[in-house]
Amino acid sequence: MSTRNATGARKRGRPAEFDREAALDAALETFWRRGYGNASLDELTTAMNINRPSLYGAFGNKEQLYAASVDHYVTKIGASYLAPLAQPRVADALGGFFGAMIDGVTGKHGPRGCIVACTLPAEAGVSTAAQAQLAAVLDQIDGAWIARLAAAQGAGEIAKRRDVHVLGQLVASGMLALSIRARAGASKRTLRAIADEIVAAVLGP
Amino acid sequence: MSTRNATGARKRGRPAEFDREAALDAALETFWRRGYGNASLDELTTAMNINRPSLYGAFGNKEQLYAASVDHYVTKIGASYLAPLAQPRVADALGGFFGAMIDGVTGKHGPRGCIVACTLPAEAGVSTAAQAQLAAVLDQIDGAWIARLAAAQGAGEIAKRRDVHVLGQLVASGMLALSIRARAGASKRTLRAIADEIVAAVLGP
DNA sequence: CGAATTCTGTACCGAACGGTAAATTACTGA
DNA sequence: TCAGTAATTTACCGTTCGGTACAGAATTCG
Repeated sequence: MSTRNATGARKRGRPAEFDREAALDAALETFWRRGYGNASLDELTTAMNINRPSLYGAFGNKEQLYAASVDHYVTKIGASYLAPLAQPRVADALGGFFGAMIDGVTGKHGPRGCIVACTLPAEAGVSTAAQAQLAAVLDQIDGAWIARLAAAQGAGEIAKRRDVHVLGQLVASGMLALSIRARAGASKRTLRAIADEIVAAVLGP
Repeated sequence: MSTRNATGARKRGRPAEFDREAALDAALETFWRRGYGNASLDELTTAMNINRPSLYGAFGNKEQLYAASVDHYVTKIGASYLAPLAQPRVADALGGFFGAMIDGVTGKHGPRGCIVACTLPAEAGVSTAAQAQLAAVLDQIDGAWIARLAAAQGAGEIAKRRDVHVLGQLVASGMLALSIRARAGASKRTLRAIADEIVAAVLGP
């Protein structure tokens, strides 16, 4: 077993027996499905296959673990939804985004909905940190789409008179709503139809 | 103090000292702000100004009280958002709906959102009853808008080729997304801009 | 090697949780 | 007036909660 840290320097003391990324995956899965309050430390430690003191040593406490899980979701799963933004044509970017996102929130991999839209808002009413995290995530997705739509507007794919700032927020808003609908049990077909209307609204005159 | 029940028959035994509607208002407010898991029975009984056994006698248990609170929200506050649907012109109906809804989800004292969009999805991942309730509420709002938009289509306000079923779901989806954004702290102005795009998408060609 | 360091496993802590038993009080009906 | 009924009050129950103390095990450094 390698005992080197990120910088290549040897670490002293007993090496950790768990993989931090795998543990975070399991924590994410648990919080995602059950939310913050309904996920107990017993559930979490069992899912993560970790001991309680190891969890606290590695992640701080339950609240910090939840925040880390949300962040993990954003950088891992959320980022994969944004990959289609690299498509040259904005219509393909929009279609690819919603397609990936709809597969993700209705998918076999993980619970339905998304941890941000379905569990974070509840905590945002209690914790200012959670509220800030929710705002930051929305800002990030808004920003990614605003930049992409601005480029599309520059390329003549979107009319000049349209406000790409609002349109970017509209796209991200679609994601939030579809995520909640998926949590309620909506079919891919239903979600796809709504997404198509949003895409048409963004591209349309 | 009157001691008659809904049918006018006299009730036997000691009359309740609390107003069921007022107690439900307080429970709603508590669950709304803090979500299900973060609202303890102590908080609830204090807010409702009620004793614990009275709560259980009147509402069953915490889970049922939460469900009743959500239902109370839908029939009281949600219904008020839908009042503008009676407007003769569908553009006014849409504008009035989003206007009322945006006012409702952006409280003066900190962000609010709506209890359905912000707290129910988290429980929907744990309880099938909560999931069913979430689906039922969405269905109800979808249905109201589908009917209203179908009438507008009949009146020539919306092009015949458009699918009012999907458009109704689009409007309700807008509500969900704006509610979450409000919870994150978005301004009325931001929400209004997004709502305007949705209205334009529904009315547009 | 021994000392220092860090993770693991167990066992436990006080607090808070949801929920209830039992006695009391206020009302209706005869 | 008194039995019957239902809500209130208080006090409590067992469980589960998030979090930690402590001892032992695995590693690096000198």
